[in-house]
Amino acid sequence: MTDEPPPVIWARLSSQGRGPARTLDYRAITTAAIALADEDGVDAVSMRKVAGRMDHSPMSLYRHIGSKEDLTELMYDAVLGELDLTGIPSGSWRADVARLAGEMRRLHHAHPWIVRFGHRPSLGPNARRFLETGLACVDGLGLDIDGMLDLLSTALQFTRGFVVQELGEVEAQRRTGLDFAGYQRHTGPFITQLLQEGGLPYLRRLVLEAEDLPDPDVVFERRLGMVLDGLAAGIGRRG
Amino acid sequence: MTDEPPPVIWARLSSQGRGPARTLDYRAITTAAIALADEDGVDAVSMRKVAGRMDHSPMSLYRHIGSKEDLTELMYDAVLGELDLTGIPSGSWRADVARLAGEMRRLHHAHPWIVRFGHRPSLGPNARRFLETGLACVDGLGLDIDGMLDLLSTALQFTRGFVVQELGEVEAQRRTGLDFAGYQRHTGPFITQLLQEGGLPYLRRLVLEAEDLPDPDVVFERRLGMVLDGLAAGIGRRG
DNA sequence: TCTAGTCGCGTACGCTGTATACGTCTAACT
DNA sequence: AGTTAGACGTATACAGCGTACGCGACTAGA
Repeated sequence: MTDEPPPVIWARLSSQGRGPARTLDYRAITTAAIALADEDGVDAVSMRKVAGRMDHSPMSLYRHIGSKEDLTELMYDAVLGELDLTGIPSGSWRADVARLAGEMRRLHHAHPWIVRFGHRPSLGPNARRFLETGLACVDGLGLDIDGMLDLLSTALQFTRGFVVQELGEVEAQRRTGLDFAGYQRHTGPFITQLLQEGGLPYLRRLVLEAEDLPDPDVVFERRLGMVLDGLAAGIGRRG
Repeated sequence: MTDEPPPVIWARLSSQGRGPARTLDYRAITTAAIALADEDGVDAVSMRKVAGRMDHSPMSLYRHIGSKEDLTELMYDAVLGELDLTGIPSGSWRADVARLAGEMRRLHHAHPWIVRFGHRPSLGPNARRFLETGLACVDGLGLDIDGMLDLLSTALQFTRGFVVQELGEVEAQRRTGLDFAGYQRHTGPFITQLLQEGGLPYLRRLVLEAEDLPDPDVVFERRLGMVLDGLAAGIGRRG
């Protein structure tokens, strides 16, 4: 009888046994928590508030999920289910990987809070589906499984980094309750002061020469395109 | 007299005026908080524990920093100061960007908690230094400032995404208190069960065919190399 | 019919960030 | 030189958090 840690959450989701009929289950809890996070931000997700939204007591949730950390994993996998993977693999690995990356980015915009939760490796049903579809897109190119993983992961890791930065700015605005103009008014004086002090030639060039309001979609597609170029070259060399 | 939000934290760091001599300052607080995060994990960083480590009362910290959120920003910028940027720019943009990416990755391994804090855009002194050095590395290639930013950001965004995933696994092990073998014993039965159920051909191939314990340094360098290939092609086209 | 085990919940504990009010100290002003 | 405005560190307090524990109500399997 070793003191094992509890098994992976996905193996622990119980089904109805004896006892009173359930008025609650982990799916409903997850849905409520996601709605709360979407509406009021991730910091508003507390066991008490989630329970309150379902007209239940806080402790009732613990009959269905082991901990708040489990709940975040359920939330993450649940939103992965919103990925639209229809029509892929299509036969063109490059188009498919771009689709996957775009879908991932879209998902982060729909649920900005996942950048705070998605650090953990996940084995949920939707993560599994995503992995299967993703690897199917890069199959048949003459690569072994490690090469396929390189292709897919590199594109998605770039996407993740891009989105983290993108949402960092969005969230900073949301938290301070400012729109973009207000945010600029907020940081502007400080940047002006920095530039007057000198010694920051590239910050100066950024302020003076950089495109004013670059379309983030365009920037993403452009950079993703460069990443995919590099991956394509890698296939030629290894495949 | 509009009700402005407080200015950027970096413009708010006070200097000694009248009143008793200080026994505390934001630098010392930041150092203590970083030590705490390094030793006991990011969740152990509380105002009370940071204060306790310095033999002060919790509220004394608020004379020097505005909020805990400010403290995290100070912590993030402080560790950016540990980046070793000597010898760059060296003249080879590709070597330099690879160095920057490697340094960033090294920093995340030294302070894994920064993946939880580094979402915000930062204007601290070390972030400024990093930006200046980074853009200097991609100057002189015939690119405008937006092209330079594409080059640098794409590589660093990939790095960030890579490291987030890498550390997600490390942290998952740390939290559960398991080493890699224990972690495999933890998830193994569930994965076995999934494979027996069938329908996950690529997960099966990953388990059966993928390299067992790939050296993460090698994987990182390989993928970063592909990204840099793509960026190089982009220079040829635009520069 | 009995009972083991699940259901939802009330209470309680230790922790968190931080608002507020306090006496103390000192640089700057009269 | 005397006064004072304001920064210093701190004690107290409050609302909110995750969740351990124990309760009566309920019901599927023995």
